[in-house]
Amino acid sequence: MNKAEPENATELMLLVIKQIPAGRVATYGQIASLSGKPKNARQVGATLRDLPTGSDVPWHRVVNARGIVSERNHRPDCEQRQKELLEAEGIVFDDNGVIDLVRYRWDPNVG
DNA sequence: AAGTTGACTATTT
DNA sequence: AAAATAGCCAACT
Repeated sequence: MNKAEPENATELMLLVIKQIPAGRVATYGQIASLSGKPKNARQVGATLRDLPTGSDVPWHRVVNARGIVSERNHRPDCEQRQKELLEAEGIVFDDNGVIDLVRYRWDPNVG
């Protein structure tokens, strides 16, 4: 029997992230909540951190609750990379590098 | 087994 | 407004 639905929250997180449409962003807490673990926002980041290069997961569409690209202590170059990918999808950053979540946050109920 | 870490978030200074 | 504190919890040492 193959599993139609993942039991692990980690895999579920990845599936949720894959649902984010281009031109939209979601927060870590949002992904965690949609994965049934509203307190595991940090785990979302940990999962993305271990994501292999070339993954089909749109990791760049995940930002923190303030609408900015989270600083990562290890791959600082990825931060810039993330902004480029988002801008390529039409996401606009203001002068402070902040995304307007009211405008760009993904609403799973709408699509 | 017990302590540390961190791509988080909300609250308080 | 910006920085520090507190709460959280899976993964790692």
